[in-house]
Amino acid sequence: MKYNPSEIEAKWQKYWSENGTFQAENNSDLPKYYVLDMFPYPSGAGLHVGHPLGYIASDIYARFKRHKGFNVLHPQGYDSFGLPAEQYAIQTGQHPDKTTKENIARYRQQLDRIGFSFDWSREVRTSNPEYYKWTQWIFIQLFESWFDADANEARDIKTLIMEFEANGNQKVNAVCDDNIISFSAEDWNNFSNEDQQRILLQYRMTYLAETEVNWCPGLGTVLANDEIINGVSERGGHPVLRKKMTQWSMRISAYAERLLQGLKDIDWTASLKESQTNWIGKSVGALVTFKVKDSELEKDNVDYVLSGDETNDYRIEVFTTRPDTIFGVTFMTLAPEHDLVSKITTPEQKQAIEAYVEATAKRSERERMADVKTISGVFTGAYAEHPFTKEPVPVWIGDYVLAGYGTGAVMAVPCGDERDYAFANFFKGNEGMPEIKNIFDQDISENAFGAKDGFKLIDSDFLNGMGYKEASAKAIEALEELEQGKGKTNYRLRDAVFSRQRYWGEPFPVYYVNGLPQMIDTKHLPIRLPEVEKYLPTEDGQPPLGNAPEWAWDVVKCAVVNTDLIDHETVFPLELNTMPGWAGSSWYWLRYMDAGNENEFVSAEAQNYWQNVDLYIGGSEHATGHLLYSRFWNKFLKDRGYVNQEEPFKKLINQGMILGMSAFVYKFSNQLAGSDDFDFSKLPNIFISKGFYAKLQADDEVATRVFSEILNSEKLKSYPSDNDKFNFTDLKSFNQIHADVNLVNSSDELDIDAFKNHPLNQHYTNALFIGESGEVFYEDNDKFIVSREVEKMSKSKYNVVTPDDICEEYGADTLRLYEMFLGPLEQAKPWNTGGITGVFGFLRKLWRLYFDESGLIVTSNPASAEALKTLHKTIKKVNDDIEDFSFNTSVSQFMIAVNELTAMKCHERSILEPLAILISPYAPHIAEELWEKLGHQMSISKASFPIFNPQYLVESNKEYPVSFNGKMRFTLNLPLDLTKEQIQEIVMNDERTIKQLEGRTPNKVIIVPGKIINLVG
RNA sequence: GCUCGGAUGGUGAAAUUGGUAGACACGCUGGACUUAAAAUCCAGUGAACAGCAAUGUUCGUGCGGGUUCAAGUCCCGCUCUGAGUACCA
Repeated sequence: MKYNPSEIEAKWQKYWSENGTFQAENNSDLPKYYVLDMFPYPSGAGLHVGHPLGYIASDIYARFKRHKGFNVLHPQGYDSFGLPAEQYAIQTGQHPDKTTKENIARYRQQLDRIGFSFDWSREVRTSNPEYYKWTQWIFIQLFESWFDADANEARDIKTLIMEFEANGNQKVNAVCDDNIISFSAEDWNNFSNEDQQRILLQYRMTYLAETEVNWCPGLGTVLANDEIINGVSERGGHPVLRKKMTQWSMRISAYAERLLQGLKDIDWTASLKESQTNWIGKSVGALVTFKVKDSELEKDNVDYVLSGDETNDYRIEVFTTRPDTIFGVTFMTLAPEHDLVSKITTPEQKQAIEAYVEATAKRSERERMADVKTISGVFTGAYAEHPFTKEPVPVWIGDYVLAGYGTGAVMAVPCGDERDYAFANFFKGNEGMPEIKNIFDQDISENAFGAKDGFKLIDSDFLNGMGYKEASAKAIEALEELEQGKGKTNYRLRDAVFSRQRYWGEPFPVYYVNGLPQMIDTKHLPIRLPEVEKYLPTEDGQPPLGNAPEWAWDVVKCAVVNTDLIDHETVFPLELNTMPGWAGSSWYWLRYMDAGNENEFVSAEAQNYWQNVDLYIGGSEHATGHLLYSRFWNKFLKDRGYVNQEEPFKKLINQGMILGMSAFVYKFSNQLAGSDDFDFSKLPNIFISKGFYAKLQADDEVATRVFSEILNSEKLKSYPSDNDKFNFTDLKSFNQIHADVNLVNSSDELDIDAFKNHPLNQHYTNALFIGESGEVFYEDNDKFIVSREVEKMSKSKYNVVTPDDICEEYGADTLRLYEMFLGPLEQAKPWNTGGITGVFGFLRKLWRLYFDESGLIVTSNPASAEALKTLHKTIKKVNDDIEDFSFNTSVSQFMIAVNELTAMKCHERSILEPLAILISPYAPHIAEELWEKLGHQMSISKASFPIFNPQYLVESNKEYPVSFNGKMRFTLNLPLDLTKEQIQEIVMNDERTIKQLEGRTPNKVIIVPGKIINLVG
């Protein structure tokens, strides 16, 4: 019987599917284990071999845990809202839902073929109304909550309303908008309903506010910070501008500290934790208030109620991490967008300031980032007053100060900060730029002194002689006494914009009455995405949902109705934005626990049993997006009592990217090799191989000779013969162009005929090819070698290898083993199909332990000690490797075991049965087949993992390496129970030792029993 | 710039506690089978030098130092490289 992967794989995939083999139980006495993959966005390109890497690893782990007696939840689904389907809709008019469903069907087919043990009965799709119903529901819960900073948790908004009704907001310590007015209980009760709603909106966990957003004109939408890479959009690479818009935001900043602290309790990689720590960006320091001097400027604009400031003087609040340097303040800088800029600027400076503010606003994020080195700013003409010395401090604006961080204003201490130092030196001698104050006992003539230790403060009044820590505490204390400052911890983490001006996303369950958002009652969910004719923004710049005819809320009928019926009495406009891509993925692991539940997003029982994800495998690119938002929502849901775990993902592993091995040929560049005397465009396309290209670059003679041959050849007779004008020195102009990797064999040889006939290469039919030898035109006995380069796997680079091709040729088990065998899971590595024959050969060798040509050859004879040793060595190694996620080394161990057992001619059931179980997480199809043929009725996936018995590995002897001065010279087989003295005696009398020593006596003899012998001297 | 990884044969890699560097594969070379090729099987394969050979000697884990009987592994100082992040006060 021969190993026939295509037959047995199809058989077992069918069996698993029909028998629901991998369906997890929600009521089980077994311990639970939850293994999750980051669910894919179903793109039109389908899967390439890089995509299943993490799925294979998690599948091995899930199957291993089942063998170990766990009730394993290993689900899969689709993150099916997203931009590409919408872009395709814009281009072709095809509904994104249709595109998405087609792509999913393809994905499912590809995934099924690899033999994953997914519980498909729990599949989720974020774009399904049955799913996004609950995304909308969570949004409403966020709206109905506020963050109590004292309790450090989110609470029902009703508790806040009760507090307002009883005591106003004086005692409320909430994470909320800035500039909240202060009111009493009486004030609150006298406010109109609308005013009350407006105030509450400033407290809600999700709130509507005019914020400065990242506007991407190319995509026609706003983007979150994590969707922007190097100042351009992550998708499409379009420029991003700053713009003020009214948007929904998520108050993730409220959870900054808990998101930071929670990292301590989860088993994630250091680099991932590092990314999140940096993204959260905690800094401890102080808020310091500077009064603006002579502020007898216009004060008419001040809104009394809103400012809550009876004195009416302008104050600039700054955040600093170095309150100890307060006496070094030389000037102040405000962000150009700062509210006070227009108010404090003197008439003389007005024009310059306005010009600068306008110029900054026009610059895109990218431009601003591109010239970080350019220093710019303008003096406002105003002065603030130093809190202690009362001396005037000039106030500048400059775009190195970011409006979005801290208070958007800094106290500049050039002696201790590089940027302030550079700014001060740049504007040295200008009006409003005093001499740098140095308050360190250090030299600052060249650079600022930025360190927090190694100095003593001078010229700092009551702080003199102190260091950073002591002086900071003293300074804060003194500022508090003056009521001009306090200790403050700041976070870089900004609230996340939650609105997108897109069609293909979750609609908000929100309608507007007098411009104020109202939640639709949860019993009417889901609010389904309406049909539109065009997926583009409307002509007046509204999001695509502005095109929907049926998109108004009738509060009487409690139904979505036609927009023509909007009367602002019973029918109101619905929100036109949709939710961002991360909405649906921020809670999906909870839905898998109870995917079919129509009454709750997850039942308490299901959540209680499954708790949270034990093992999560996915890409590191989600470090500051999905993984942070998911933790945020999970914490929020916990605060509101819907889940009982603080963290969603206990252990997380990032699989490395599988890269493509692009193949290149060198194509003669007819355009580049321009010559007035010879028309190169008359030549056919000429391709040369890697080796010949190298020769050509090195030697002019070669070029001359070969190209004369070309020009004089029979094949070119039809070309005009102005050969004498040919300038051979131009012949080195070649472009590297991609060749399809599927046309290249494992020795990097290009299949010329296939290349000529490639559907994309039809214009190369008459091309000339020059192979390695370079002596002649391409002939059958010559080789055409391509050059290789590692690049990201992508269609446009013709380097995509699909799992389907591999399964077709070798089978899924080979694919699974080979992907694991490539190297450590977390490491990025190039794909090279060449090596796959090794694991394929291994599986056939494994098969031959069980079968010969005529059938099963397994015996019930007792196993030899040797075979038992091999088996138990393998049990131990594979068990430990899986637990350490070192899958590559256990594949090696399988090979070693099979090689050894083959050499022993071992066909004993007592060895081969456990061996089949060991290998079944990796190569489940062949394992099932072997198991069945061994006479078992039940799927091997339910079999217990073999138990390691160390007794079989006990050795009586050890092959000792004997070293002289640390260099191994020979080995010596000795019993392990010898004492050091006995070993020494044997070693010293060994003739090889005597020969090595040449009569010398060693100074020292190191003997580590069971390890090594080393003679020194 | 800062942060975190990485660097081992022709290639992917292994060496989990400091203890025989290169397991396991790919590739390559030679051989068997075959009319031939493919497939399969067997043997060899870090480099240099010496030897007909068995074998021996030296070098060898990015570079330079150090600790140790012993370093791919630990310490100090660099180089290159990948990823993330970027005026965060």
